[in-house]
Amino acid sequence: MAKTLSITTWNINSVRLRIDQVLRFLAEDQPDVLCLQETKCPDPVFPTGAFANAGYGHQAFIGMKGYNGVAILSREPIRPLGAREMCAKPDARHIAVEIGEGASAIQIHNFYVPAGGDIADPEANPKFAHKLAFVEELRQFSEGQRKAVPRSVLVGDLNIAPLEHDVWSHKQLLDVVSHTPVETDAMKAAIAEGEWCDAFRVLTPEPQKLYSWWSYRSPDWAAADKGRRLDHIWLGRGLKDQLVSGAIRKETRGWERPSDHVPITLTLERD
DNA sequence: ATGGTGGTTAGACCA
Repeated sequence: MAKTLSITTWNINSVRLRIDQVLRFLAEDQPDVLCLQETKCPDPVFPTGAFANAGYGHQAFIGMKGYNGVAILSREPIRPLGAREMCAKPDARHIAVEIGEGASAIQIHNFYVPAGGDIADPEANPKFAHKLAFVEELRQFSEGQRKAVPRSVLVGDLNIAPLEHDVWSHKQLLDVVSHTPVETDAMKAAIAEGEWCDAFRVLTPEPQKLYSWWSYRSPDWAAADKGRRLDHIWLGRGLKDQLVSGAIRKETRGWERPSDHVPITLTLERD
C-alpha cells in the first residue's frame, strides 16, 4: 500500500465544460482522490469514461441538471457511503466514501455549502438562511463524526472564509457574504464540535494569507489578488497527527476559461 | 461604484 494518501478538492464549475482541465490537473499532480463540487451534471451524462481512462476508475457522484453536484474519483477502490440530503433537500451537496481497509480505513465527506446570496440577512434572504441552516447541520454532523468516526476527512467548497487572513481585506469583507461574523462563528462552531484540524492553517498559520478563490468579476485577478479561502480540508481527531503537506494550485486560475476556484491538495501519512 | 463575469440553457437563475 502507498505510504501516503493525497486528496484534492476543487469546485470545477461544470465538470463537462472543464473536463480537459481536470484531466490535465490529474495528469500533472496525480492525487489519489479527487473531490469535485459544482459538477452541474446529471448522473447519466457524468464523464465516467474520461476519468476511468485517466486512472480514476473508482467513482461516486451525485448530480442534477444545471446546479450543484458533487463527485469523488479515486485511483484505488472506494466503498460508497451515499449522499446526505442536507436541510432535507435532494440538491446534491454531499457525497461520501470510505477508502482503505480495516483499522486504517478513512471516511471522506465531500460538501458543497450554499453560497448564500448577496444579502447577509436570513430574514430578508432565504439563501442566506439556507446557508446558516446548512452550516448548523454541518456542526451536528461533525459531532457525530467526532464520536463515531475519528478517522474522517471533510473537504469541500464550504463558501466561508473563516479567518481574518482568509480574505484580502478583513475589514472590507465583514459585511460580505462568505466572511460575515455569523457565518465565520458558525463555521468555527462546526470545527470545534468535530475537533476538526483545519489542515491548511496548521501548515500555514496566520497572518499569512491563503486563498482558493478569485472572483470572475475581477478584471485582473492576479494583480489585484483579492482572493478568499472558501475551500477547505479538515482532518478528524484520529488523523491530525498524519498531516504531511498541502498545495494550492493557484496557477490553474490562469488557465484558459478557468474555474473561479483552484484545486487544493492535502497529503496524509498512511498506516 | 450597487457594476463587474461566467455556466446552464434559452429567460432567468445561480455563483
